[in-house]
Amino acid sequence: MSAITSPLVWEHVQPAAARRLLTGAIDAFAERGFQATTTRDIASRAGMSPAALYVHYPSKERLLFEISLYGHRAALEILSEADAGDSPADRLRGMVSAFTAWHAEHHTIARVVQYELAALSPEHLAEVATIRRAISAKVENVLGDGVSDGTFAVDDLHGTTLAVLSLSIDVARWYDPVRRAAPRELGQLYADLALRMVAA
Amino acid sequence: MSAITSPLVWEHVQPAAARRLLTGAIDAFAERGFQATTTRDIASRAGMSPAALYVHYPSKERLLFEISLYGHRAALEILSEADAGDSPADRLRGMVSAFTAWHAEHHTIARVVQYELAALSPEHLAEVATIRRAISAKVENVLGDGVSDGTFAVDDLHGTTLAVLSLSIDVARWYDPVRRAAPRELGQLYADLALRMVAA
DNA sequence: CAGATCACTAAGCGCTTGCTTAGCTTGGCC
DNA sequence: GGCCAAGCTAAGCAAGCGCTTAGTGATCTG
Repeated sequence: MSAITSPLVWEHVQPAAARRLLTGAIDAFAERGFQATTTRDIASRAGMSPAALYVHYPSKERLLFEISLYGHRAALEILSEADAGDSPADRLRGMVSAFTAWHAEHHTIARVVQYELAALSPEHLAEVATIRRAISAKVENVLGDGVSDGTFAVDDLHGTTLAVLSLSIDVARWYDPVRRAAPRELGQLYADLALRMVAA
Repeated sequence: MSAITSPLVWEHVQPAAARRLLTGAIDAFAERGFQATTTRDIASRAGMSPAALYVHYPSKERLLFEISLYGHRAALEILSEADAGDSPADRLRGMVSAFTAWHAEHHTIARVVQYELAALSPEHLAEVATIRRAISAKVENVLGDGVSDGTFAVDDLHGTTLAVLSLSIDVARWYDPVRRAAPRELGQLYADLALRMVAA
């Protein structure tokens, strides 16, 4: 049922047992949600007894936070790397394409990032919220630049920013790797749609 | 914290106690999610003891199903009523506008409809899924009609349908009645964006 | 090679969960 | 006035929850 999260991306998490717990938790949280996932389920996915989880993480919520924080940082990084090009149009195309493809490719992590915020503690939520604001700001800046140089025509800058983000984010909700197109092609389609949304 | 769901829309649910349980459950599910909501919480929102819930509903899941089914039917109805006008452009504008405004106005029910599908039993999920397919089909038909008469230029019909739906659906995730614009204005903005996405 | 440390398990604690049971009150009806 | 169904509550049950404790074996360190 679940596409097991590739452990390759998580090599910085040491020791290996902690990494197995983390990737197991990602799959479980994405599949059933944080609240419906038991520590026994996470531990058994990592091939351990329930108590072993607490050797590496102080609580189930902390495991969620670690995943959410890493996921948010990865998403922001993807967006920043894609923010390259001479024109606002090129930059927007690159950003929407990369951000959408990331939500498809890593739809398990993305689901945790986008839909499990309410399960975070207030302090952890605040930390993650600053990254979310940076993500929105990145998109809003490109749109603003495009409006300034006349290539984009946008009435409601903040509202349109939200709409562009929605396009990519909602991919995490419905994406099914078995049935749907390749992440890259989806990214290109969505980049095209986003450009048409704002083009002058 | 929660905007209490208007009981006016639910007058067909009898007796009043059953209605109070239903609207209480909507607010609770929207706020914390189905799994994190306890039957004690729902009952206390309705001003009753936990056991009273089972006089009116056989299980917590059944309460969710009733909400989800009614919500899906309402969403489809909104979309069908808005599917009026001479041109595909007018029809799409009306549908996206109404569908978006509904997700903002009724963002509590919409959250349950869009994000709690996994908590439904297989049989109940199947029943709700047929309505979801009808909703997608409605949008895909308008886009198809627009392509046929040359007013729309759409490469990937199915992918673009998903994107148009994502725009409206994702509103339920972020919409905050205190901070954001009126549902109607949001609907008009999004209808405009959707049209630009597909216009020839 | 003793002692400490790390990674782990078996067992289980206190608590909460969805739901049940037994019994009470109320209002309508013959 | 006796009866009954509808709608409710107090109490509680079995199961499962997050997390802790006590102890074990392997590995590293002086």
